[in-house]
Amino acid sequence: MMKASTVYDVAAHAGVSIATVSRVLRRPADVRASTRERVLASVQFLGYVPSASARGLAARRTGVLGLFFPGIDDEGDSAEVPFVQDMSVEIVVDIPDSGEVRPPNLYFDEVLRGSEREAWRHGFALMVGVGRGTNPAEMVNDIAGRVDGMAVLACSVPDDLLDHVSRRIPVVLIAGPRRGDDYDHVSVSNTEGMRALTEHLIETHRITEPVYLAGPVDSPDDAERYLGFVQALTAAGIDAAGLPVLRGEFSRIRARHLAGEMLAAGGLPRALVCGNDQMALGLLDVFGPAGIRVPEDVIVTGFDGIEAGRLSTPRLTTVHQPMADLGRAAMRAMLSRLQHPDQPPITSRLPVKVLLRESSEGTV
Amino acid sequence: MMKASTVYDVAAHAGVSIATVSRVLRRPADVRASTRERVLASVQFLGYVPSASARGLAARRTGVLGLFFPGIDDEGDSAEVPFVQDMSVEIVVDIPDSGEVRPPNLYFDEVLRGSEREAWRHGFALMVGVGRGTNPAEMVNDIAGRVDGMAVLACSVPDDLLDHVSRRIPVVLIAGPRRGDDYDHVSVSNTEGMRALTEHLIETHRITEPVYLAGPVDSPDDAERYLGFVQALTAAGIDAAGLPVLRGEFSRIRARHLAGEMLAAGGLPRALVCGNDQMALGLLDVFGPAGIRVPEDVIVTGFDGIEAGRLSTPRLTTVHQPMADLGRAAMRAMLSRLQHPDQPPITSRLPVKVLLRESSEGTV
DNA sequence: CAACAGAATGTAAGCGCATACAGTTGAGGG
DNA sequence: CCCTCAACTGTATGCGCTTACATTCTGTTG
Repeated sequence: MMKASTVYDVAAHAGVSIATVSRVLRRPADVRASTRERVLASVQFLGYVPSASARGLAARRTGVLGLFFPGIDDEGDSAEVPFVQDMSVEIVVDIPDSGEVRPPNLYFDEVLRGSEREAWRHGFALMVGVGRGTNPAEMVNDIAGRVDGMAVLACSVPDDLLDHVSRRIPVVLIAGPRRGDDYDHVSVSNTEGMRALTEHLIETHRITEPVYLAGPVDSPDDAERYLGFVQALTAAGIDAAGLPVLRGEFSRIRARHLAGEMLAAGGLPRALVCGNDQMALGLLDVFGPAGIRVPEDVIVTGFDGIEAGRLSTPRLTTVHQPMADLGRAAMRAMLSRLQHPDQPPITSRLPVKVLLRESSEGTV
Repeated sequence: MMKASTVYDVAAHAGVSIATVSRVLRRPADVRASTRERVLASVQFLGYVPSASARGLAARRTGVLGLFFPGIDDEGDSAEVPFVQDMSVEIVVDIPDSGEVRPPNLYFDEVLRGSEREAWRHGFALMVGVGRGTNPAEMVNDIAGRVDGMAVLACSVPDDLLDHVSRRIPVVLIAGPRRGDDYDHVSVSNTEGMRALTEHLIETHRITEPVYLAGPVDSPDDAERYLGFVQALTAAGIDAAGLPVLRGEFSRIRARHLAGEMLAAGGLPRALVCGNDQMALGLLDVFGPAGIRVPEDVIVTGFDGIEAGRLSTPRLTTVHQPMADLGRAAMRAMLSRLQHPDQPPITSRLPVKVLLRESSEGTV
């Protein structure tokens, strides 16, 4: 690998000045064709790759956008990867129901995918960071120093840190509630989606006393969804305050427990509206084997539109949120902000889609 | 956002030299506690975030590792994301079997997750790039200029480009065959895994004429797997050359067609060994509704260990490859190379796990 | 053939930081 | 009270590139 070559090396080899080398790479049209080709030949010959650090410093922009997500807390396996290991195979009999395997990460995957796509589409590279238990502050600060702007999942970064980095680069918040009024913000129509779904249950299926299976109390997304649930009920003249709310914590496991308790207690509501798909799937896990028919005995709905809900039996009625688009919209907002630093804060709410499937409709 | 503050601003505000500011951030122990606190207060006050470009230039290393993947070709929707859109909800009746939704990407997601984790664990940031139809060369070159080392999925980058960038930074190849002998390389035990699975079918289920459902002809992974298949047969005294091989192209759709054709032709083999899970699932898609019992009438196995294979009916026997570990191992190899530039090329083969489930065992 | 407008290229000044080295300070010993 | 040495801090340089500006060509026109 030797010492990497620089503009100086290329310039010397091609018999031009470093400015010309730079121009060949940045504004080819400004250089005579013959010169350009000579320089490019030298670039090729020397294996020259421009240093983004130097470019970033000189041009005062890095050409990189950042994306930060809070970590999955339980990702604690610091286990070492086997480093060099040959031809080993293990044969295991894999029993069903091994629990929930990496559940909510799909969300991150999708947002990341959309972000990556949109960033490169606009000529920016993407840097990603997933907060681990250890010091998200350091990571965020680190990323902030490397990028022209960064998107951050709501609630993943303390306010003061956010203020700090936002003095250097624009910050876009993804999902969750607006925080302050100074940040650009992209989110999905949680409330509207849940309201539409609930209205459907009320109007089409004559549900009058649905039970809501809620996420963590501090989840702003769940709060928005619950709001939509309440709005639909209220609009139909139903007193939402009188209906029980179960606390499922967005966990499939927890939902199974709750399902078990309900069965034990004997009383099942006509419809269970869940704050996310994982919990809805947890209910299905229990109802099926217990002989409870869905949707004949109880209607179950979710929220998110994850793949597993499309593969479950019965398939899960849910509200699909466009996760990849969330990422793309976040990048777009940042780019827009970079171009027009003084425009008013952007608020982008993406549309959701209610997917009616067998867990509420019977057959579709 | 004003103009971002620099070391100079902080130094002036704290009444010290820029060297001291730098030390406070990089080697706090070298600075008297009282001075340190004063500087940190100024950092806080001014909202100072160090420029990674400047640091990278001065320190001659970026502290970033890169990961490049080939694009999903069909990802051609350049559609614009709705940018600002309020409260829109669409209600759709979602019919089953909407085809295959983003199939092979799980692989990328997992590798990325592992890479991200391992990079940060060692104090490096991660930059990701997914090649689009447009000019992967530019992307790779761009990334190469921004990082201290990069990992690349096999076959995603032309040889000459790889040579070019590897003159500047270490490059690690992920999966596929070794290319040349100069690059570090991490992969999984494709051959050994498939061999172990096939041996199991032969020994436990007395399969003597399994049919292999192959991937694309130019897939090195599939070639390795097929090799394992052949090895097991040969070891058992079976002439693999005499057995038919179907070309499923790693596609679920294509596998369905093939399944249809087999049914139409009347003859179903006792066991179908597939080069990946997607194809195996494609077979199940057809066999179930057609009244073919799996595994009683025909055994079906896959390869990869994707989530969908755990949710199918029957659940799919497969060979699980540790995708996240692949990413982690790639990062590890790079870090090792950065520390010891002159060590011999690393070759790391990760272990796989044969998962016996209902599609071959009946009940487990 | 001279004069001149562009086009092409060169010159030079930073961009913000790390760090070798030089200089300063303070504590302890003589 | 001075000297020594270690701990601490400041000075100065350069990392590799972009870019405003100066300079040199080139081809045209009078």
